[in-house]
Amino acid sequence: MLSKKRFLEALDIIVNMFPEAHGELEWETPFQLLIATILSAQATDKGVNKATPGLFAKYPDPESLAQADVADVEQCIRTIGLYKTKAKNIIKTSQMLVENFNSELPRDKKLLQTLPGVGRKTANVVLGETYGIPGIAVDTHVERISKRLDIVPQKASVLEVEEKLMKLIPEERWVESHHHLIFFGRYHCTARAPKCEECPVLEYCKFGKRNLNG
DNA sequence: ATCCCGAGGG
DNA sequence: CCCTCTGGAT
Repeated sequence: MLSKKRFLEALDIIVNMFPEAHGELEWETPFQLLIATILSAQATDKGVNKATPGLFAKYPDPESLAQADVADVEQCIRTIGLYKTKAKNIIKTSQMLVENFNSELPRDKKLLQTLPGVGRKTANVVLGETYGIPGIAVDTHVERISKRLDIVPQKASVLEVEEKLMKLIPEERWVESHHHLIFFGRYHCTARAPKCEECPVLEYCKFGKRNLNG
C-alpha cells in the first residue's frame, strides 16, 4: 500500500503533467451541468457534448424539460448510451426541480441525490463545479488510478476509494485533484493501453512496474 | 449481481 | 471483433 507521503508526491507529478485539467462537459447553467452529468454515465464527455447543444436549444431549463415528450428527448440523446433510462431520468429530475426545489439545484449532497439519475458521483461533480463544495467524484478513471497506485485494495468499492482519497488529500484540493486524476486517467493512465513506459510516476506505481516487467 | 446501451478506439 | 466511457437503480 502506497503511503500518504508517497501518494502526495505522485499526485504533484500528475498535477504538473496536466496543470490545466478541467471539466470537459459543456454547459451554460448549473441545471445544464446537472443534466449533462447525468447523461455522462457510462458515456464519453465528447459524446455528451455532441448531443447536449440540440437538447438545450429545445429544453434550456427545468420548466421546459419537465414538460417534454419522452420520445422527443430520446431522439435528442439517442447517440448516447443508456438513452432510454436517461431520457426518463432527466425529465423526472426536471419535474422534481420545478415542483419541489423552486427550479433551483439543491446545494445539499443528500438532497441532490434524491433526483433520479443522480448518485454520489454525479452529485459530487455538480456541487464541486458549480458551487465549489468540496468533494471527490470517483468515476471509472479515479477508481482505476487509485487501484493501480495501490492506495486501496483492488476489491475496494467506489465509496471506499472516495473515503481514502479524502483522507490523503487536503480538503481544499479535492475538487482540483479530481480533475487532475481524470485527465491522467483519460490521456495517460488509460484503461486499455496505459503509457507505463513513459510514465513520470512509474516509480510510485505497483501496477506499472509489474506491467513493464511482465 | 445485473441491467441499461450507442459511439469511438484498438 | 472486443473494450471502454466522469454510473445509477433494482
